[in-house]
Amino acid sequence: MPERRTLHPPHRSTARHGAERPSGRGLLPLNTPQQKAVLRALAGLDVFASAQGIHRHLRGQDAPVSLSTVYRTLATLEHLGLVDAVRDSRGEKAYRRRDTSEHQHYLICRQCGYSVPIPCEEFEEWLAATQRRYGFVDVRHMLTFEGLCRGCRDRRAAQPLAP
Amino acid sequence: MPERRTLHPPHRSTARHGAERPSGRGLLPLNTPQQKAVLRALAGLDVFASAQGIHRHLRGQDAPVSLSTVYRTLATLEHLGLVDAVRDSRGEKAYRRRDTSEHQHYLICRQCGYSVPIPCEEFEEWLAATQRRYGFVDVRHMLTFEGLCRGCRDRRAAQPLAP
DNA sequence: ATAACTGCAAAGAGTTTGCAAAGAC
DNA sequence: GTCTTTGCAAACTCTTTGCAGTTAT
Repeated sequence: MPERRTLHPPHRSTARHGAERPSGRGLLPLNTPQQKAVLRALAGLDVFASAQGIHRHLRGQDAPVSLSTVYRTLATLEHLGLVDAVRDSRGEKAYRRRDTSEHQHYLICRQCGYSVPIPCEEFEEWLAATQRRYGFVDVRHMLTFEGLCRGCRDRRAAQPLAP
Repeated sequence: MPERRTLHPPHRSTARHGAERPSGRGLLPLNTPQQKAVLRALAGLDVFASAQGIHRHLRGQDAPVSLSTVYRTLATLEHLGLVDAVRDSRGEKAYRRRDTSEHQHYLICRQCGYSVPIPCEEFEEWLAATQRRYGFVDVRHMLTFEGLCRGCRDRRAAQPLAP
């Protein structure tokens, strides 16, 4: 009954983050035109964007990049810890550039995608205490918030009955 | 750039299910052999199981149930609030029976699926304060923890280098 | 009979992969 | 010339849907 669903391929991918990073060059440069296009799409964007979305976006621009390249680049970025990834409610993975080298959480606007990183010390403390209390170890967590940012809330208030 | 990824199809499909729940009877009985099989698979199980997993499980038992029926039943259960659903890191949806009528969070073992509901008042308070602070409204959150339960931790300690 | 439910097979959506062609050093 | 990256198409996985046959009332 314990219902073993296929184990994630041993997470080596995400796990190795910092790890052996600093070695002169690994998979790094990340400087092909396509990779740069993806980086550019993400840069300075306070928005979680999906691979498909970035692909569509770039297609509309000067620089179309193949979908697989977008996926591959995002995977690399995630492994390097340069972006944060979440799963939205539809199961699509969405990415956003990461500024700090620390673990981060965000408040995300479900209307426009705007996101703001939030300080979580308090939360992390609570979490540490909790996992200790239940005898769990090596706990990874995911925390996502979806709401309406001030802008979208006001906009919505403006046009009352619009769908 | 705001990158609008497809809004969830207004859930009408799924929506047709419960909607006006409390009315004497809606779609409820939930008493066909197949539905009962799914309920039975979930009952008393402190484990998050996926649709595919439940389907596999039932196939191994007396009562094979078609995959679509499992999906449909789980969707109904979710709408009725009788199960909680999470997305695992692979993007698969996993379900677990819900005991309370309240919003719940769980500590989930990534090895065996065992889960324990955790009291979150403290967390919810922090959350309320935070969303207020950033001017967000109507915030829904998702919080998942994946770790190793005591049992799996011990088991792992026992066979040191096993993959 | 009528309304609801099941199973199957086909269709969707997101993501991954094999491979040959193109590009970088 | 060798190693890496790209793009395309095919393959996969999870999930949803159309439809005809079945079941229960």
